[in-house]
Amino acid sequence: MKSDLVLYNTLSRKKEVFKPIDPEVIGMYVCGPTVYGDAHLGHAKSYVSFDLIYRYLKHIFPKVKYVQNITDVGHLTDDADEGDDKIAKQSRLEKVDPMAVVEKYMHNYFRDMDALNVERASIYPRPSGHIPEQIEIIEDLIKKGYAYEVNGSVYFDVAKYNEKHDYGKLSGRNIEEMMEGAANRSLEGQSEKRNAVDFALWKKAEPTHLMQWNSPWGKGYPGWHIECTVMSQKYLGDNFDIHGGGLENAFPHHECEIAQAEAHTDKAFANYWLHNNMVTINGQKMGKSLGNGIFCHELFSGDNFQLDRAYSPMTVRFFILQSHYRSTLDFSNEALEAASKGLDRLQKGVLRLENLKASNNSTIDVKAFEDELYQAMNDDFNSPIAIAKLFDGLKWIAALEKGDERLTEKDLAHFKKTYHTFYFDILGLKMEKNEGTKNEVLDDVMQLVLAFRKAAKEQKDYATADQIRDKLKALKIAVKDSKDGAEWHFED
RNA sequence: GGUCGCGUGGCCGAGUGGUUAGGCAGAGGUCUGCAAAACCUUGCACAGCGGUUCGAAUCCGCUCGCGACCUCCA
Repeated sequence: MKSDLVLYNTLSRKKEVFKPIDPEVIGMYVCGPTVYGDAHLGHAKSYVSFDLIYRYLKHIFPKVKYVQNITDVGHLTDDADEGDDKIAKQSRLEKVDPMAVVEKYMHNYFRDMDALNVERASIYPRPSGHIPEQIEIIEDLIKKGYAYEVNGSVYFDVAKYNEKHDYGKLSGRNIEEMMEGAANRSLEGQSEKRNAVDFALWKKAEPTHLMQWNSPWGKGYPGWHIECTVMSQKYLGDNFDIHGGGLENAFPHHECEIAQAEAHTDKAFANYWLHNNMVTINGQKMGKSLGNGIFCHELFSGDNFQLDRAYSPMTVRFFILQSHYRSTLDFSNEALEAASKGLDRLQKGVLRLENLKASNNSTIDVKAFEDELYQAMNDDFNSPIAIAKLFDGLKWIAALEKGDERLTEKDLAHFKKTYHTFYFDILGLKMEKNEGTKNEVLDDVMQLVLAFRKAAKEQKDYATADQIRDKLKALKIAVKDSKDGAEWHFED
């Protein structure tokens, strides 16, 4: 059951049965963030998605080595600020060293990911710490004739590579068409390159460039594809299981990674390529130029003009997991609100599980329930289906409480374990009761207040009882009556 | 312009050649002094137009709409 994992491989554009190189240790590399700004909703979707994948792989296989880079070497901005890289630009803006920019936003990234209950990867390598390794591979590529130096910069010779390999196999591109297209398009650009489709392995640095290193070709800095090739192979080997990243990076970034790696080793690079889709906001794409970006910390605080209120990290995580990682996810307050309420109900169900009593026979097929959950996850990590199954199970929890359904002690334990495994371990959800400021003294005081209210109710003094409840509500404390007496909790 | 993907009910979002996705909201009900919660029941769908088929929302074509990538470059 657990071994029939099927995943969608961008390389083949099909779902394939996952066959690990070594079932004892799975290797996975995922392109991480460039840390020049805070993590936004798009990062949240991406890294929650790969966290789900990581958690499920860890659940199935003995060990998973998960490597995620933290890009700290500047790369050019996408806003037509030619020649200025993102980190350097932010560095000038903040008037601090580039590495201070990196340090600050890297910590913010971890802070936000921790809040989302994203588990830490095994290794977070940084390109700036792997300059010698990058230079080494570039030298090897030059030696093998796949790269050439011009004027202090080094470029990858795509046409040469394509003679014996298939450039474009990941993104479904055809090199001839690309060369034609390039010829018809920009006449300007890098005249240093032999061919428009070639890409930089090493760039000569202007004296004003903030980040630069010595190399056999003079002062410069690495191209933006080589870091991932180098670091994935260094920590996972020449050939490894899974490489993940955002769909928008499939071309050219991932395509170039493959070219560099396979030219260097003449072996297959990653066996499976997984790409997650993006976030839209009210049906529109999220983008700096549109001014509709939302940072994670803004979601958690509600401090953004597009947000009606704050949404807890678990609400955001649950919202993301309710759609498939390969689908686009449309953000709206309505959708977040729905996720918040749904998660609340599911969470209460998981808590209610604890009070169920065993019977001497079972009327529910727990094994079938468990199998359905595994089937969902085995089908390319289909968390929306798994979540739907957990909601279906809620009906049983209610029926078990009423005695309309029964479970033996053994089956009940199995049922609980199944819920816990999927809810906590695989989906990575955690209880998020707003109890941060609850403490024993306050609880004692509340018991006192509730005792007075109970006395008022017994004397049918509902005006007083309701007043107590209303005043407490104003203090963000909700009181709920039930058969077993009154309960209280903080409101969001 | 080129390559690729998507378009599901009020909202979000799975899935499939013929059978209930699920959540939220809505409607009705149980419970309750009231409220809340919980539980039960329930309405609403597959962008448009053609084609293949006994049968398509699911396959094919076209149209419209949306998105990613196509330049040095996370």
